[in-house]
Parts: sequence; C-alpha cells; structure tokens
Amino acid sequence: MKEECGPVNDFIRKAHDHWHERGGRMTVVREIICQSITARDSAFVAEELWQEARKQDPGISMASVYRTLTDLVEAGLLHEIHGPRDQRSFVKSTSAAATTGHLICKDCRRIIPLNDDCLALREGAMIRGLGFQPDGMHLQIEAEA
Amino acid sequence: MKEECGPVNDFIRKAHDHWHERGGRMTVVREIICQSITARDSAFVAEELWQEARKQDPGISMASVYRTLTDLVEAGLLHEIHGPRDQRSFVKSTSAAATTGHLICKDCRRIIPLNDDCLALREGAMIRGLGFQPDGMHLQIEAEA
DNA sequence: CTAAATGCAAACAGTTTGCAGCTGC
DNA sequence: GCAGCTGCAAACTGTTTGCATTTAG
Repeated sequence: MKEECGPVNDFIRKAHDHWHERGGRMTVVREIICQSITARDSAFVAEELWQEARKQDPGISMASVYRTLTDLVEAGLLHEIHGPRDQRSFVKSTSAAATTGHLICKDCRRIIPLNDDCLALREGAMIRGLGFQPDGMHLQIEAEA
Repeated sequence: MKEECGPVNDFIRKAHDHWHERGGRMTVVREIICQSITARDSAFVAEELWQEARKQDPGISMASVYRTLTDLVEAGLLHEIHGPRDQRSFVKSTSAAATTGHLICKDCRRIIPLNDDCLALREGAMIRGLGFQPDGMHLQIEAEA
C-alpha cells in the first residue's frame, strides 16, 4: 500500500517543499491529488480531481481535495479562476490561463486558455500606473460557438 | 402607499418594457429595486440593494431582489461579474466595468472599473478569429494597494 | 511518540424554489 | 377574476469545519 512518495516532477517537488517549509508533509493522499493536477493543463474543479483521485484510492474525501487545493493556492502553485459561480475552478500557475486569460464557451462549456502576452504587460502597466500592485489577472470572455 | 410607478429614467423604462413584453408588470417592489440599481455605477451585490430597498419598504425580501436581478440579467440590462465567489455581483450593462474590466483590490475590497476601450476591440477581434462570438468580457485584475 | 493529516458528518452561506396569499390590471 | 408577483420558510449546492482516528517521520 505504501507508494513511492518522493517528488516526481516540478509541480510535486514544489508542493512538497511548500508543505515541508511549514512543518507539514507530502502524504499519499496529497500526492495522489497533486498527480491528478499535474496531468491537467486547463481549468479544473474539485470534483474532477476527486473523481480521478478516487481511482487510486476510493477513500479520499472531498474535504481533503479542498484542503489540498487551498494549500496549493496559498503556495502560489495554483490560481483560482473566478468563473460562473457554481463551482470554484483552478489552473496551475504555469498555465497560460493563469497569466493571461481564458475563453469560456457558453455552448460547449469548454474553457480555452488564451495566450496574449501583450495583455499582461499592457494591463499590468496600467494597474501600476493607478498605484496598485497587480497580483493575478484573469481575462474572461464568454462566447458562443 | 401607491407610488408613481411609471418609467422615470432610461434604465427603468427598459426594465419596464422587458417585463411588459413577457406579460409581466413593473410593480412597486421591482421599481424600488431598479431605483436602487440606477443610483449605482460600480459593482454591487444583492445584499446592498436589499438594504437600500428596505429603507423604502421594509417588507421587501431577498427572494424578490434575486428574482429581479435574474430578470434584469436576462434582459441584458445587468451584467454579472465573476468575482471572488462569496457573493454574486453585478454591474449595469452601461457601466465601463461591463464592457472592459475591473480591478479588485484585495486590501480595500473595492472594485474599480477599468476603462480600456482598446482592450475590448483587440480581444474581441482575437476571439472572432478563433471562430467564436464574444458575448461579455471581464478582465479581472486582483491587486494590492 | 507526537504533531499533522484524514474521513466523516454536521455546519455554513449564498442562492433558489414551492406555495399560499396578495396585487395590479 | 386571474395571471403574475410576493414573502416566507424550507430546500439546495458547493464549500468549510470540528472532532475522533489514523499516519508520517
């Protein structure tokens, strides 16, 4: 039942470090959840991770998924997306959607990352001009197919 | 108790028309809520409208506020903003925040409308280039003071 | 051995809904 | 009078939390 628990990729290594720094641990449950995140490159919700994590260990609870997600957002490894408010959704901070924006298709429900480097630069400068420190930007465009 | 119920400004006139078109009515409750909306130019939440509406008629329920807001979004007179998910928030469609974006300050909690006409043009063109019909765009930038 | 993490179930907050009574036309 | 609106309270949904138990180191 004991699995290989060491860091296996960059995301997991960083998560591992984050928890260690605060006296925490990289447990099996957390590693399963992180692995499920690692596989994703667009936005996801807690439920999706849970379904996938349950395949590895059917006992994993939603509570753990949410607790893990909260930690990872705090660690800066995930970004929370402010979408339609039925569910919280997240992206890895390294994903394009985290730094620029995403397109939410009202028809197919897909969330498509946008990749406009220029946007972050332009708007970041504007915000600083207003006297604020930008900390996360999400361009959300709803569209029909 | 009977008040002047006719349309008194553009927003209210349009709302009035919307309800009439679908066999509904502009009631006193709805007018009080609409008036409270009319006065606002930045983002607001249901609770705020409710507090204000109660000053006119303490019996008004949150249910009515939400039902009215839902109708107005459907009518295209309001835009729902996808902010931090503790509460739904809205802006009048005529507000800058509806068409361009808004800055959410993590410290002071204010939501500041941004006015970058260029943004809507640029991004709209990009989305159409991807084969979608844009329908509402929200640039959300979180920042610290 | 001990602090930290987990699952469970209960609590929570904002929102929605069913329904009986009220209202505007 | 009747369709439509309202307030109330109960239902709902996604998320969070308290607690007894398990687990990692």
